Amino acid sequence: MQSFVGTFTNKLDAKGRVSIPAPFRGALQAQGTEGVFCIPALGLHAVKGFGQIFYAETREIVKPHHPLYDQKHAMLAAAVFSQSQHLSFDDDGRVRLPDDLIAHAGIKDRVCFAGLDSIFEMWNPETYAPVRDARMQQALAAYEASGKSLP
Amino acid sequence: MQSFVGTFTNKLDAKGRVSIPAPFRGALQAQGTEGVFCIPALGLHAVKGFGQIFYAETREIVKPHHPLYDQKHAMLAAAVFSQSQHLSFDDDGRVRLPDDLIAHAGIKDRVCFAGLDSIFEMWNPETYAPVRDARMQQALAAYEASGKSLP
DNA sequence: CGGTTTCCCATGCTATCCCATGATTTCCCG
DNA sequence: CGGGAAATCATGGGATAGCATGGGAAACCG
Repeated sequence: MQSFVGTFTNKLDAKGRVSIPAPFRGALQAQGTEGVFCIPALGLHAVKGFGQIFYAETREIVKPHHPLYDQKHAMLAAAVFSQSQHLSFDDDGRVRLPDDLIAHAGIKDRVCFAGLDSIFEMWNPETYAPVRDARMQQALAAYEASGKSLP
Repeated sequence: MQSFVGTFTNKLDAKGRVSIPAPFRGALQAQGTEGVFCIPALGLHAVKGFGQIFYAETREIVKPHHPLYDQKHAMLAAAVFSQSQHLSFDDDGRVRLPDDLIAHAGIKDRVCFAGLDSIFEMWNPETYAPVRDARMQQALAAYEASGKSLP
């Protein structure tokens, strides 16, 4: 299983460590990813996490542009690769969540992991609750509007 | 991990030395590169850094052209190889950043390293901030136009 | 011989490794 | 089917190693 499924909430300890849920860790390993890539979510107080597969897809987008002679390369690559951070696991499957990501997501002592198939999100559970409800509302509305089926 | 991911800011000391961020050093080593190659960025007040992999790719581009009888050889090779500098690490993972590169990037006392997968950039942090913001703006639009979205 | 550069050591901070614990689940065998 | 053993997992804390940084002494070069 290379995808991220389910929702889990783990503790952030005094050293800024958090256990990546075992299923997600398994998915990352299945992708051939050492550790995990994290990036602040645009326009959301959340952190997005992903592995080798999404990384490789992004690399394909950037690849046609020459790193030295095409400004588009830097533009496309900077948005993903320089904003991302590569975190590695300790022997117990934890990562040290960098302070800037903790701050961006407004995380205090607990981290909520939400699997979204190809990537996952990390939230402060309190911040996430209303967001999750709103997303479900939207999905429901779309379902009703399209004659009881989601596209 | 042979790629450059993340953003790091280190100090340039009085002797013109700067620590290459440990993850980048690891990537260079994984590429089999002794030290690091640096070249002033075209049209940007920045320095681009890279290792063996990008070096080899560039060599492949130049290869079809004969060194003596094809003018393109000199043009391509000059643009990359003659402009580049090979810097080696001291025992603590630092390099002496040559004065012309420091001047080109307008670096004062701090160096910001931005990973772009196959290469990385070195900036004066103050110069980089607005550039980074502009790139994020443009990239957001570009990724949306391509149907792919940022994570 | 001045100005570099290169090597080496010292330091404080942080991340990493390692071990221990308890709770839960899975597994195996009677 | 049941019950105990073993494995998995999240969590905590102490010890160790790595990293960025500063500075001094030896080697190098014009």
